[in-house]
Amino acid sequence: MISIPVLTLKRLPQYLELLYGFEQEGQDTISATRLAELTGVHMTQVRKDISLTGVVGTPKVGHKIKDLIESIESCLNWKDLSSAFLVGVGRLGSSLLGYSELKRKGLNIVAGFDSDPSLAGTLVDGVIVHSMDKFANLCQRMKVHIGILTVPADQAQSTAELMVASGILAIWNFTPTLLQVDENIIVEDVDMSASLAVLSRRLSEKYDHDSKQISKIDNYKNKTDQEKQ
Amino acid sequence: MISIPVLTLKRLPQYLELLYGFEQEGQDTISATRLAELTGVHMTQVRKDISLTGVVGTPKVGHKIKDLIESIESCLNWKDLSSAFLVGVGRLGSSLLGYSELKRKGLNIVAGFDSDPSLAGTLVDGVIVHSMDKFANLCQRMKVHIGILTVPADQAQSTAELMVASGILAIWNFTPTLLQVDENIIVEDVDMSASLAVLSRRLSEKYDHDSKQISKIDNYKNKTDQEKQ
DNA sequence: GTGCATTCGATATTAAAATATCGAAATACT
DNA sequence: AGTATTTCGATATTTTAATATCGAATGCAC
Repeated sequence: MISIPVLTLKRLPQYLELLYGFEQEGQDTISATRLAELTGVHMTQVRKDISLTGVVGTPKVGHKIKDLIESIESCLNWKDLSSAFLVGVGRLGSSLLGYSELKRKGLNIVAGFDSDPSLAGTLVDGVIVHSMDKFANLCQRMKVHIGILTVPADQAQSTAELMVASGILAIWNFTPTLLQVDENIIVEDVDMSASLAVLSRRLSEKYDHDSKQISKIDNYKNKTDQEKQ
Repeated sequence: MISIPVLTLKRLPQYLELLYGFEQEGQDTISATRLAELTGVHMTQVRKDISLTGVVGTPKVGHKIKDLIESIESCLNWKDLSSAFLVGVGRLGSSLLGYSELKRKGLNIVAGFDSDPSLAGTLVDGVIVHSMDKFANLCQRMKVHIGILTVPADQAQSTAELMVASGILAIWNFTPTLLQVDENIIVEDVDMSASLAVLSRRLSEKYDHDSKQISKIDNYKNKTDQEKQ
């Protein structure tokens, strides 16, 4: 199985999102050119990305939306459900348990786990919550290989170690902690801090505020508003 | 102000996370070499990243941890607080309201907004929640320029438009929707789908399952376990 | 103090990603 | 039917990011 570049993988769900919309609107085909316009990705890049999923289009027409969806979904292995355990049923954790879109993206959270014993046995959005000491056993018995990590930062590393010891092969890490695990464990960070870093810096770069941020930004805003008129 | 590459910006919070840890342990200095070991980033890359923040180290010793933290934080503009409004006080939204770490990352959520009128006037983690119709007015009066978008997907685009019309300059977007807004509005996506896409694909690539996923993975697991012994 | 090991930081090389170019195929228009 | 236009998809170029190399500076051991 060929290795698809990370950056391509990260763009594929963007295309999918648009394609679902077009499908609902009853559209039948879409061109890479149009996808490029809507995503801001260069059109040759869109073509490359699409060709990596293995689908072919027809000149002058574009791609059949159904085929494209099918191709991207199967490329991402979103067509059949993988079971996952979620550890840390706080607000972030439980918002994931209630996020039904995950099932459309190949992820089936079959149980939650939390160190708070009062949660044990309860249902959160229809998902059973167990105490932590059940994790290893259930993980092996149910052959679950994906772990979702939504615990507080100070428990992240130890929980990750428990996961790996229990047979988890891939960790979807929502904590800011840099996990130190065996190198053939797949760790994928949902890195809020990274995203915030980009936002903060871009804002600084654009409005170049040294001390009186707000007023400078407001001046800028007024100026550009005037220019528009 | 120089433009720092996105990929560097995304690595900086990782370094910070480690540095906070070292600081607490009472360490005084750290080498780029050591940071490279811990993050998996190449050591010359770490040096480049660090030099972009404008700090200099001393040969044989490394960098003073205090200086490095200071330098990265000010580079990301995390040293002084920026006010932000959050729209969509669901579980994801309220988990952000309760996430005190954001203040350490320069972000001060001063109010929440929700279309559910029963939430108006309530406090969530000490943050006041308003009804949506107050947004534009408060945004202008309080000169808030950062909007956090945690609404359901079908309200994402319209909410973003309201934000922009109200004077928001940067949107931190937690929805899977590709926002279509004026090009000089900064949009930064926290892209869960992108991250899941990478995880799913990497898992597929590694265990190359065509039909009987689980058993194949388990076979692989057993095999590698045996190899280790 | 002198030599040695370590680390910085600048420059050079390599690798990868993004963009541009171009021919071929398919449809629509004349 | 023939031509023009759009779009695909392959190849080539450019740009950017990652890695390697190397000299200089610093501290430590002797």
